[in-house]
Amino acid sequence: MSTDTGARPPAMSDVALAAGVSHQTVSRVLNGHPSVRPETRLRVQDAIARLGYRRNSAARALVTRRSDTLGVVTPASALYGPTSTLVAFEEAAREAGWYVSVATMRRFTADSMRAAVEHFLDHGVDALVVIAPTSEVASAVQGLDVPVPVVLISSAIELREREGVLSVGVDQRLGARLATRHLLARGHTRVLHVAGPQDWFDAQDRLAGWREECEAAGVTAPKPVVAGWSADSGYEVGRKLAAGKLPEAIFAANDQLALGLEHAFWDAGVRVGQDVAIVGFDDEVGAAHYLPPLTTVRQDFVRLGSLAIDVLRQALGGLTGREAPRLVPPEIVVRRSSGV
Amino acid sequence: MSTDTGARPPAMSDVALAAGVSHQTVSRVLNGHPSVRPETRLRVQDAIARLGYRRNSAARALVTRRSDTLGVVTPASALYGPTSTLVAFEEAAREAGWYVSVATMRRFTADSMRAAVEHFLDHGVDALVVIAPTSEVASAVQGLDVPVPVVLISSAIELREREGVLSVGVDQRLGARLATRHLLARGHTRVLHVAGPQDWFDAQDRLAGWREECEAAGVTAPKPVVAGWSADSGYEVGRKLAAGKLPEAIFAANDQLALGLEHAFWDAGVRVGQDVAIVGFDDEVGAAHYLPPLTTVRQDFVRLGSLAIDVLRQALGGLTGREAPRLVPPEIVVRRSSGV
DNA sequence: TGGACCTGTGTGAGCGTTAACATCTGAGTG
DNA sequence: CACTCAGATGTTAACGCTCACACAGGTCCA
Repeated sequence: MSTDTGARPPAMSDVALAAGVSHQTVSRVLNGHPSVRPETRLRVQDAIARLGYRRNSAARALVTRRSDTLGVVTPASALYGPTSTLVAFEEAAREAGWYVSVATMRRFTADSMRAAVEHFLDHGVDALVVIAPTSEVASAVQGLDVPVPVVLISSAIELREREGVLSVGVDQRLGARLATRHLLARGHTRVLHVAGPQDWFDAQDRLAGWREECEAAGVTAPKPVVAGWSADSGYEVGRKLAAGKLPEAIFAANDQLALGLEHAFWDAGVRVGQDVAIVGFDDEVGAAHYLPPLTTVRQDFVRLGSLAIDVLRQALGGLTGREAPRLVPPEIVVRRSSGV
Repeated sequence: MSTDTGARPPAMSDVALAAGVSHQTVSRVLNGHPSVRPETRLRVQDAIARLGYRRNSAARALVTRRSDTLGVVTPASALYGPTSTLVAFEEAAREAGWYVSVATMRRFTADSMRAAVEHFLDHGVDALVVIAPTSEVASAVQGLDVPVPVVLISSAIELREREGVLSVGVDQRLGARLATRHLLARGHTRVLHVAGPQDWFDAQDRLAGWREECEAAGVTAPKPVVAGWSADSGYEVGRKLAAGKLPEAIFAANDQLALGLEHAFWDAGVRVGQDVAIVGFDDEVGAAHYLPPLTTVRQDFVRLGSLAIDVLRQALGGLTGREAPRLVPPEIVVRRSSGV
């Protein structure tokens, strides 16, 4: 030990030696154990600082089988929703003392999912978090039998129903209702919905919310147009709409679709906000500067992140029973695209 | 051992027992050691599969002091650049057999940086990757003395110069030159630059590239307008420009700025693409549907990610000498905003 | 035919931590 | 004043793996 000249980082025993106590006492100090004399504690802390000691987390994980790390599985896309969710969640996790390990997935196949999960389990994560926007995930998560809690971040209607699956999400349905309500309140009696890809939970929920609100208002919901998420897709839909009978009002499943619609209408000489009202969903960066600025629905990802952590804490505290899903309410942001 | 009924996961010794070999032989099989008889290897692999054995990575990390994990420090923003970089890098890392642990930072102070780095070192990451868009990082990274390689993902002119700092990035300067060249080639002799915040390397480099290209073409670069990154900021600049003498051509430091400019000009009745040409930077999702569709510069983040991994591999292979920075060339995407 | 040298395998000692138990001290109680 | 009991500390044994070494048996060449 005396011959080691700085080669390996100091271990607990080195601290113990320097402080004139046993390594166990050092451990107690580190873990905040109550029965350590204040004076001893001080001596140990001093030695720790002096030696620049840092606890070896591998050794710790080996014996405790915990790692203070959460595994996050998320789709490999730079799309607004998943990305914002990831960033917000990481922030919340870190604040709660967890570290986050990420696995992005190009596709949520059962295989790739299993691989990611196994990796995380190998590395002893305390829990798994799945950012689960599509129904592909449903099957992938379903087969999962893991010894740690799993939290879904997703609006996932279907999964919500299943017992034992923890989940949090933004209330997409409510958001869609707010959007639709806004248009109806402006006097439009026919609100068309340009829907997102129906294997996405968000898209399903927004469609459902729109329909609900129409029914609640006593108007018949026209047949929705199902599209993708992209502005390209919205543009294409817009062209067709402009060529035929123009709807008075459109609720687009996301801002990109709305952007594409605006583009198509512009090309066709249709004035958005006057000839047709449009509401989007997401309040993406820049939506305030679309032409015209887009009325849309904003989701609170920060709150979503901390909600996920709350649920996780509960699950790890042992309360794993069937949890009610927790939903964050979104809010509408009114701009010119829905009428002046 | 016989009394353990599934309580703890199988260990290497369990596999050894089941296969009738020593734990060391199991280890050899796992690590692909050559001198194991094929028959023995098969027997071991069979036992592994049968027991559902999975190697405990904490124990492994304890003795090897490696964890097959990379630590990524990244700004906590949903901005296009950092986000795309993160996603692309994770993908590349995973493909190369590494796992990625993430720490987002709201601000790159020396303190928060140190905390993140310490955490990663605690957890035995093999290397550190810093997505370093601002010069705040410069100081934060500077003081860093870590026992593992550090790779900067950044265009960071200044850092590039320093020896021993590994870095990769997109060639922002080239991108700016391409954008400026495009405008000059269209006959504009005065290209205004609406610059991004100058504590961002990308903004600095784009400014520098623009200036270089102007000089190379023998035109005088007008005084640049320094703004933020946001569309709001672009809008504000646009209003002022529209109120005064309108420039013929504008190179905006990113697409959001360009979007804001388009908005302001629209409000003022200035026709973008005719009265004024605009080029952006990023090719954000949706840029093809701005009004008018935006000519812009696209960055290849996928290539950036794999480049970072390449550099990392080299550094870990021991070749830590002063590395030339590696730059990914961007490309220009021409649309209507720069003239029909 | 003997030793030098490979190949395949086993043995034992850590790695740095926590958990369980053992020990020692001094204060409080009847 | 012996007796219990809580508080403070030390001792020992895992945790599951890799590494360094030992060792058996075979091959090869002098």
